[in-house]
Amino acid sequence: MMMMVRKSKGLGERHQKILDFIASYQREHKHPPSIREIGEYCDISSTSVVNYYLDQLEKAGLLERDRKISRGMRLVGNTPLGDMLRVPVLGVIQAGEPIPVPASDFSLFDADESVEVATSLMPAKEKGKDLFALQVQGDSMIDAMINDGDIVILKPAQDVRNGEMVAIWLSDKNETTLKYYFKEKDGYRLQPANPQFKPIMIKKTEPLEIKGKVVMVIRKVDRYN
Amino acid sequence: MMMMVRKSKGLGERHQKILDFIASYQREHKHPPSIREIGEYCDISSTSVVNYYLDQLEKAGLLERDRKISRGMRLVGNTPLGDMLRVPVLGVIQAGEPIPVPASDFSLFDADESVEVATSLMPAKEKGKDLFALQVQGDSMIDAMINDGDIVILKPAQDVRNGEMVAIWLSDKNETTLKYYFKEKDGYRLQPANPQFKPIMIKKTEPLEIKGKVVMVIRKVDRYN
DNA sequence: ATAATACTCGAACACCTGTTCAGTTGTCAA
DNA sequence: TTGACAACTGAACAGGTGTTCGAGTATTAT
Repeated sequence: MMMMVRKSKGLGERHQKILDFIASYQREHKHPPSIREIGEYCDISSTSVVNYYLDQLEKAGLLERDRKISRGMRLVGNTPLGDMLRVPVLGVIQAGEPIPVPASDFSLFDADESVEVATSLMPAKEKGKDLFALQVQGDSMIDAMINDGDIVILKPAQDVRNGEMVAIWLSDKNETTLKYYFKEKDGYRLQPANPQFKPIMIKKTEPLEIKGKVVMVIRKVDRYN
Repeated sequence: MMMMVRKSKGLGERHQKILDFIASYQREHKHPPSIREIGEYCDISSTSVVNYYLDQLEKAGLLERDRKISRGMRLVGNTPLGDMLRVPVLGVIQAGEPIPVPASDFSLFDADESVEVATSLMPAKEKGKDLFALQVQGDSMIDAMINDGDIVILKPAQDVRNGEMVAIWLSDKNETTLKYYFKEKDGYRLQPANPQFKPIMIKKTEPLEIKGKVVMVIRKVDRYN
């Protein structure tokens, strides 16, 4: 007797496993898997069952299919297609407002917008999935060489080291800012990216919330004003 | 034994046509064409001949093939795979040096380096193939909000309109600079991106070479030096 | 219990596709 | 000319692949 688990709403475990497999297979082989390969990995003995699930995923809008064409399927939505990384834009960053940071279980499914970045542009191995992006609003980040409208890609701050650019919320000044971070013996030195600006010294006693680490800045230059 | 190699010259017209077809087919269908589809488009009546050319393209390193797998081919090198655009980095841009501009027949095959940009990030319809990129060296572009190490993506200048950011070579000042361009009645006004800097006025008589139009700026934030 | 629904199986089928092979043609060198 | 070789043809073949169908099994609602 087999134990079969049914879940009538949303995606089941099996749907997710198939989705994950397609994504990882695509990354490794540069092309989608066949129905039989999916079945083998997901312990589905019949091709018709895989087809059954694929149909559901297609109806759910998570998959596109070119029927009749071998391996003619592709993920939609959060696809890290090829060597691209889809980074969710969680909101805006501006002087007078706190920075929106990702919830612990955040997924990019419900992000309003997202930017796609080639992994080849990513410094180091920041290719983790926990990256998020914010759009800069206002001219308050000019000392960080960041303009109105720029998109900053951030990584949740954990181990911030000296010399890294971080997004900081200074609660007493009610200000959000991007600065290079240096820990010194009596506090922190926040160094603007533009050397024409002076660094800000923060005493150890003052509040300082590091929200994220800046990984990349993208500026679409369109028109002045 | 003398073995004369005939026709050792690179790609023939047919190779190029096949390459182009694969690229356009991939863009349209989201998956590579089959051998027979290539043959049909390129007026090759036999699948074996397509296979014949595909082998050559593979040997030339322009194509990767997963034999035995249906449509298991992918372009390498300048691939606009998926929604990515490969932009060649032609050199560096710095204050004391002229800007390297693409030759009329420039191809990205011989570019030392290149950056990949998602087309979804491209403003307007600058998705033309004539884009090129330069790496900024030095701090001389600080008034344009561009830092040392930044990558600027440019489009060859043809129809520069007011308010667009352009790369300019001021031959009398022996200086390269990036400014917003405004044509005025007695000359040109070059406006820095950073409003804290004053605009530069250029008389009509002074030499002014517009080398390109800035489309995008990418900054990989690593460490503060 | 009964029916309805969700899920699974295995097999057969027809098509698509890459491969292979025996020949043909045209060009160029010796 | 002769030989070598690249370009090309047409056909056949073998395997991969999506599809379909009939049947069976589990879960839930009534």
